[in-house]
Amino acid sequence: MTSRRRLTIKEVAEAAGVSTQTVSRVINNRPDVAPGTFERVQQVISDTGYSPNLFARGLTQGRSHTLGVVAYGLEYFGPSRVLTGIEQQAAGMGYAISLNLIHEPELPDAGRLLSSLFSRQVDGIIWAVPDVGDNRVWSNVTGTDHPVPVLLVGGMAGQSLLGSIGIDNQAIGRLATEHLLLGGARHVGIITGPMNWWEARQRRQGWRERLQEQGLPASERQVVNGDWGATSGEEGLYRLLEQEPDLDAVFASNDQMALGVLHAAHRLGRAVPDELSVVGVDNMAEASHFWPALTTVDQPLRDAGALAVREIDGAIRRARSARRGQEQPAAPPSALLQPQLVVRESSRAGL
Amino acid sequence: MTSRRRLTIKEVAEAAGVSTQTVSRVINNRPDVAPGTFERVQQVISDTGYSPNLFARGLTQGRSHTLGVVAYGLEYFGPSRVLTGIEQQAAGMGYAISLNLIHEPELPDAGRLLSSLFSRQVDGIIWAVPDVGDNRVWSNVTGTDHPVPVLLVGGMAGQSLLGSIGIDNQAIGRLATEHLLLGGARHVGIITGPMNWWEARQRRQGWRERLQEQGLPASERQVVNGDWGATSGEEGLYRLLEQEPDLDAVFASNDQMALGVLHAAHRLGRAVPDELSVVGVDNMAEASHFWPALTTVDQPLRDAGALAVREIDGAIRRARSARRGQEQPAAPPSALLQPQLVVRESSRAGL
DNA sequence: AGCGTTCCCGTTACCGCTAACGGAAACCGC
DNA sequence: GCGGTTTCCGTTAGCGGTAACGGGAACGCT
Repeated sequence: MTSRRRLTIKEVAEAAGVSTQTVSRVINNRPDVAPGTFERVQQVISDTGYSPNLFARGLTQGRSHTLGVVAYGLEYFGPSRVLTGIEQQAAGMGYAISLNLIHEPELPDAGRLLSSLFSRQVDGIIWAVPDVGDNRVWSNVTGTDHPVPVLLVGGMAGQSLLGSIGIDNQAIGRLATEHLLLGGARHVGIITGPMNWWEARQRRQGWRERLQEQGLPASERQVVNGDWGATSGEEGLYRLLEQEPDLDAVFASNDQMALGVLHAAHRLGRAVPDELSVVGVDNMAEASHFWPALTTVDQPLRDAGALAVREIDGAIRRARSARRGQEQPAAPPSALLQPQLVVRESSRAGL
Repeated sequence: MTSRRRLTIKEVAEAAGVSTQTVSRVINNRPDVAPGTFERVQQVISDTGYSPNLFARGLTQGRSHTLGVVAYGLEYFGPSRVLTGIEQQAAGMGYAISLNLIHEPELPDAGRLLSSLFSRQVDGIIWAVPDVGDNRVWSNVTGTDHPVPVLLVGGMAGQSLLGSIGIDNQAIGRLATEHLLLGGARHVGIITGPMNWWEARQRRQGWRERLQEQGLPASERQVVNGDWGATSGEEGLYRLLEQEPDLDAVFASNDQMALGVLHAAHRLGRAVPDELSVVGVDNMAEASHFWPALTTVDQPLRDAGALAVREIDGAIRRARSARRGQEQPAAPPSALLQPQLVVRESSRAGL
C-alpha cells in the first residue's frame, strides 16, 4: 500500500497553468474566477484526486472544523448513544471528531487531556464523561478560562461554570416511582447505581421525593446500592426482600439491573408483575424481550448529544464574533431534557 | 468562556529570552540544550500553559500522529467493543483518533470519506465497517493506491488487497454447532443474520459444515433469516418450528436474537434446555442473566481493535522507511482471531 | 600556543495554504 | 475617447512550527 504521494496546491496550479491562489479560490468556491478557468482547474483537481491539506488551511485560518470529544464507557448503553448523537450532528454540520476515551472515570487527568486537545486546535470540546465522584472539580477550578468553548454533557446541568447539557434524572426517578404507585404499589424499593454517580443520586432523589409526596416512607430498608451490572440487580433483589419483606415494587436504576431483578424474581418464584412490579431505565433494545417485557424510562440520549453539538457550535460562533469585538459572551448554554416512561408488562397497569 | 488566547512558540521564546528554535528543542526533549536554559524554558512553558500547535508541527514533519477510524453502528455490541479496543491501543501508542461514523453500511461513500481523512493528514486509516453487501468493492478497485496505509477490520480477512484483521466467523458457527451436537441435539436450526453480511454468511457456513461432517442434514427447513434484532429471533423460532417440528436446538447468530428465541420458547412453553438448546454469539454482559443463562460464543473484539492499531502502526513505519528507499513494502497484514465458547444453562451438557 | 571537538544556540528557509493587496484588461457611461 | 468600475488573476507575506546549517565559546589535546 501507500504509493501515491500527496499532492500540493502548487502542483495542481502548475498543471492547470494558474497560480496557487487561483486554485485556492476554486477549492473554496470563491466567485471571482472566470468560468473557463474554474472548470479547467476543477478538471485537474478531479483528474489528480487532489484534496487540500487541512493542516495548512487550519494554520492560516485559525480553525480546524474539529470538535474534541471526551467520553467514557462506550461499551455501555448511555455513552454510546450520546456519542452517536454527537457524531451524527457533527458530521451534518461539517465538524470532524477527535475522540478521546477515558478508562478510569473517577480520576481523569483533565488538564492533560484538554491541553492535548487544544494542541490539536479543536474548535470546541464536548466533555461527555459521566459525573462521578469529584471528577469534574476541574471545571470549576479552571472555570471559563479556556482557549475554546468547553461543554459538559450529562451531570449537573447548570451547576457548573461551563455550559452543560443533560437529562433530568430526578424526573426519571419520579416517573418510574409514580408509575409504580399508580399500579397500586405501596412498598417501592430502589436499586441505585453507584452513589458516587450524579445520575444515580438524582434518580434516587426523584424516587424519594415522589414517595414522600404520597406520604409513604422512603427508608434505608428500601434501598440497595448496585453497580449498574445485572448481577448487582439480582443480588439487590435478594437483599431488598430481606430488608423489606412486604416489597411489592422495585425501581431499578437501569435496565441491566432490572434484568437481574427479573432473574432473581424467577428464581424466587415471585410473579412479575402480579407480586412484584419492576421498572428499569434506558429502554435498551433488548428490554422489550425480557421476560416479562420490561417497563422502563427512555432517555433522549441521542438528542442530548446532538443538542450538545449545536450548542457548542453556537458558542464557537459567539466566541469568534466576540473576539472581533462584536458583543459580550452570552451565558453558557444549559439544558435539561425530559425522559419518557415506556410501559410494558413488568409492571401492574394503573387503576 | 473562551478567554485565553493561544500562545505561540515565539511568545514563549521571548519570555524566556531565547530563540524559537531553542524552545522547540526543549519541547521535543532534544539533548543539545544546556540544563539551565532547559529549565528556564520549561518554567515559562508550565507557567503559561503553552502547548505547541500540532498543525504546524504536522505541516513540517508530514505526519499527524492521528489515525482515521471509520465505523458503523456504535450502539451495537460488536462495533463498540472494536472501537474501544482501537482507542485504547491508539492512546497507548500516542495516536489520536479521528472518528467517522457511517449511517448506511450498505452504501458508504468510501471515496469521499477516505479523501476527507487524507485531507486531515491522518497517518493511517482503520476501516471498521462490517462487510455488508458490496460495500467493500472500493477496496479492490482503488487497491493499494492510497497515500497512507488502510486496514480493514472484520470481514473477509486476507481476501482483499488491503490488510485485514478479523474474527473467524466460520469457527463461531462450528463451535456453536459442535456444542449443540455434543449435547445430543440432532435437529439443529439456525437463525442467521442478514445474508448480505459476511459475518452472517460465515456463521451459517460453519454451522452447515459441522452438520455435514456429522452426516446430518442442513436443509433450508432448518434456516431462518433474522436481522440481528431480538424480535426477529422470536419470530424466527416460531417459523423454525413450523418448518421443522422436530427441532431440538437453535444456533442464534447473536445474543439478541437468542434472547428472542428464549422469549418465544417461554411463550410456547418449551423448556430450555431440556426440550430446546439455545446458543448465541457475542457474550454480551446481560447474557448470563437471561433466563436461562445463555450459552454463547465470545469474540475477542477488543483484541481485534487493538491488534488493528498495532498492525497499522507497523504499516505506517514500514511505509516511512520504504519511502526513504530502505526496503520493499511487505505483504499487507492479515489475521483471523479465534472465538471461544462460553457454556451456561441454555444448552444441554455434553454426554 | 594552536588546532580540532564538542556544546549550545541562533538564522534561514520552508512545510501547504490563504488573506490582503495590487494591477492589468475588459467594460461602462457620457 | 477618457476616467472609473468591474472582472480576473498574480504577488507577497505570514500562519506556527521544525530541519538544516552555521558559528561562537569552552574544552580538550599535543
